Amino acid sequence: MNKYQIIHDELLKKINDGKYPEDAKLPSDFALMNRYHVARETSRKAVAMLVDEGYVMRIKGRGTFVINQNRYSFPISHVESYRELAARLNLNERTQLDAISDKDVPLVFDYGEQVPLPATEIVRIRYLDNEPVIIDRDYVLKDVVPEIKSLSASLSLFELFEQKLGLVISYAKKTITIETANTLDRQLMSLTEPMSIVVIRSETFLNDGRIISFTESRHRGDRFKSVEFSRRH
Amino acid sequence: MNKYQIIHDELLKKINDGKYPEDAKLPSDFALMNRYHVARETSRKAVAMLVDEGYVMRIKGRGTFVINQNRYSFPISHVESYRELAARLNLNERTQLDAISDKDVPLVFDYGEQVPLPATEIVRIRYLDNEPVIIDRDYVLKDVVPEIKSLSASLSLFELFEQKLGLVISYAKKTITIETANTLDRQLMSLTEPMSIVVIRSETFLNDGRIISFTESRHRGDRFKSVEFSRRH
DNA sequence: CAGTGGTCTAGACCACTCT
DNA sequence: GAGTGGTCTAGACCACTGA
Repeated sequence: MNKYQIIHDELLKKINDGKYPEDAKLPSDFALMNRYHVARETSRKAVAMLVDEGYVMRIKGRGTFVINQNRYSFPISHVESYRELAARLNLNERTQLDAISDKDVPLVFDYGEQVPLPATEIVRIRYLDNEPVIIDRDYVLKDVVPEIKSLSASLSLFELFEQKLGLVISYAKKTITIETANTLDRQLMSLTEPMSIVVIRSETFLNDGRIISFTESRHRGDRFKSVEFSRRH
Repeated sequence: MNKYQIIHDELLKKINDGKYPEDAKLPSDFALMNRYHVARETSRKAVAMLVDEGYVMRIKGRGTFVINQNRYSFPISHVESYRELAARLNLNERTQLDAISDKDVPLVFDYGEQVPLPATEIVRIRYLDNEPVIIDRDYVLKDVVPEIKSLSASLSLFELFEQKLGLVISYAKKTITIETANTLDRQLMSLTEPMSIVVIRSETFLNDGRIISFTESRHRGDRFKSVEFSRRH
């Protein structure tokens, strides 16, 4: 584990535990240097991560302060799996595996070449508080992962990629649009009335630049909420 | 201007101009050190910004590479004004100032205290290609900006804050939900049918920690698209 | 093996804030 | 003036990649 990562994690834990509550002042660069016996740039890197993540803000001449925290909703801007999300929010969550089959990546994903991309399609329905609210369709490219067993698909795909296969996920590109619920949506989510669906389509990339999967995540519009933290550029 | 900012801007310009096209390799840390006569950490900081912004990816032992770029849609995760967006996308854009008046911040914004917050309400309608697609309601706190003249409100609020008033915007917190178009939406956007509206509510903070404004931005659901770049944490 | 990015050090000078 | 964060330097060692 890197030094700056350790410092970051310890500070973040204290923020989440309320030891640094809202508006509290974090230790200064020099205080962190002494406490952890590191160079100043190392302690600054740890704090810079917290700034990036929206936990604290730094004010020149004054100090580093904890930002008012209520980021309890579905985050769009992070690559985060459903299981990680549910664990973080302490929600009663359940995932039902609907189907696994071989299927090319659909053309709604606007990947460059117009050649069919062989993939494994995994359809899952996500329940929060026993209500079906999300339909996930993952297309895992056969090029990268030739076969997926049914057992592991009921767990997290990210867990499979990272822990079992040793692949490292680097980033994703997501597109968010609004669509009207189609017949399949209504059926899978038990909808009786017309409903807007928030559609999040993403391509996930490995750290060597290869695409590993395309994902379509369809959220009930009336259950969807996202909270974002954004910095001024 | 900082050295790392200069290097960042020059690299970004070359990416946007196509001098570093997709998958192209950027100069290495050491090449940038020599070209700009800076220390390695300085050149690395410039590239780190490009990584943060999703323009490039770094692979250990290989190099730094330009990522496939098609981020041409409405960005949620940046604090970016409508004018900046339209300019970047080269869209035919027009803004119509609907009203300026004194009004407390509505309670839909979930700010802590339940005391009324006096503000200036600015209602603007945004046209893209001569079609009304966005309704913006800004509530600028009287505490920070006591008075807003009608003239400046037809321009960008951010321009007013930063250039005329010398205020520095630091970050924003945005909430995204889906609602059904209300009567006022239908009227202002000339909608005849029921329509989903993407509602983005944000609080904008200054670099001294004060809130300067609350904003509600209502987008036609069928014209809304957002492309996000997200890193794995 | 040389080249690359990742981490880390021990300094330095500056601008800003608060007392 | 003391304390803080912002920038910058000139090194160092490491892990990984590709020829």
